[in-house]
Amino acid sequence: MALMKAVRGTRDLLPPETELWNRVERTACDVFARYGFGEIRTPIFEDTQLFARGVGEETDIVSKEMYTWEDRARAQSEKSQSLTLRPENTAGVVRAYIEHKLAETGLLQKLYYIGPQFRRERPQKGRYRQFFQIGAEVIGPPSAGSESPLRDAEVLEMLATLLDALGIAGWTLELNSVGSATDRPRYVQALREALIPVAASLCDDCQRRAVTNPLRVLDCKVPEDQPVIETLPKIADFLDDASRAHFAAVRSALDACGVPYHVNPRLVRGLDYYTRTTFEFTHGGLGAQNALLGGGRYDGLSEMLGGPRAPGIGFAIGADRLVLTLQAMDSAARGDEALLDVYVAPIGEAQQNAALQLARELRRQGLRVELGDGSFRIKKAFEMADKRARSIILLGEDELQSGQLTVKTFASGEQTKIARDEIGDYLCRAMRVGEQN
RNA sequence: GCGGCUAUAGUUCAGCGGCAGAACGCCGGUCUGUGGCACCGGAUGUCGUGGGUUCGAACCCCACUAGCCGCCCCA
Repeated sequence: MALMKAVRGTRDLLPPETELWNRVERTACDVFARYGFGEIRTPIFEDTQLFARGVGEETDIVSKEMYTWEDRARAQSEKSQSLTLRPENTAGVVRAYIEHKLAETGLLQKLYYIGPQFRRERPQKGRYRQFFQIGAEVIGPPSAGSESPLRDAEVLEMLATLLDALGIAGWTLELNSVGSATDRPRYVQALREALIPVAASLCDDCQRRAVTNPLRVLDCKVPEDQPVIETLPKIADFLDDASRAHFAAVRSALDACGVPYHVNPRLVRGLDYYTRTTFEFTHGGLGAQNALLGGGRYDGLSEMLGGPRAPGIGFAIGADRLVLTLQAMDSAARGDEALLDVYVAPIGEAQQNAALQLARELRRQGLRVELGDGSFRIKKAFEMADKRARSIILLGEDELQSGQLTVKTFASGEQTKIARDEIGDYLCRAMRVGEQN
């Protein structure tokens, strides 16, 4: 049988990389908790219709990037059902909001999630077929303040706080408003018309986009095209009064709390449900996948899914990209953290049980302990210990008889004998001092 | 889904038609209760997979698979 491998676009995450993942997730949970968010866990697959209606039938995600299968009927009374691995989590959260009648609480719901999502795209760096998102949604009845621009600003401020807490330096917040559900189609139509007379002067890609997806012309990076693009209609001119006021209020709130942002009139998100505020936090060094996270407001999504009016705003962080960015920045910084506190080395198999017992006591004191093997020769025990831990306890025949254990700290090379009963306290102290250096 | 580049030891890579290599890592020894440093020795492997050309293929050709870069799209 051929060697089994993780399927295309999926991968294993192993130590020590998983340590970084844990740090990212822990930091996110801590920050979210300070803003009153609670965790939600929705199923990894849903009825296909949820995504078709929520994300948009015509989007690339739904039309060609979903893992969809027919879950066949197993009994006469059962109907087969089209199921899909979730390509994003907002639709699932809103479905749960409706299903559990959370609107009836009258409260603003602040929910965050962490988990895998699935899209059948061509894999690249920072783009996988199973990828991980950390996201959050603020959603509720208008009477709870869910429509307020203050919610938008608070979410953006929280994200700035999170990226800073993780030590991501040099992020940029790109901000725009795509207007109401009726503003955007009007704009797309105007854009399409404005492109007709000028398309011929644009690059090949843009000539194609002008027809298939005029909004993407705005993303064009070809320098020669920029003067023409500048002359195209701006979405800002198509916002109704309410959307215009909302956007102004978001900006003013961000100004007031000192979160820097860049208004990018070309930032137009691809999912159908977005209204008004849209945003993206970007970072260089990710190549073509420069977006660390993206999100926006979705005032009509609940109703699109058959629920009550429940405006909301949310975001999804590409955890894979966040980790890549941290790895690129951190590469030299880590190393010692992976080391355990102490390696307990029984010398001779007769000492093994005593060693396990000692390791158990030390671990109960909170020390990180690796246990050797009595069959190892002394030299080998030291070599193993030096690779895995910051110190070694030698547990040989002499030590067992005298009750005085040999302890050596690698960083200093210092070696002493310590009474067995005091060894835990001694190590706790020694490791704390070591950490400060 | 489309285009380009790539695939050789555990890892990073050299070799580009004539014996499968280096560095690091790994194992052993110098050193029988002492790691790191040094020195000595050892094992690495379907050269991504399958086919073709050739006296002879890691090397040239084709297909497939996977990774990377870009397009589409998106976190």
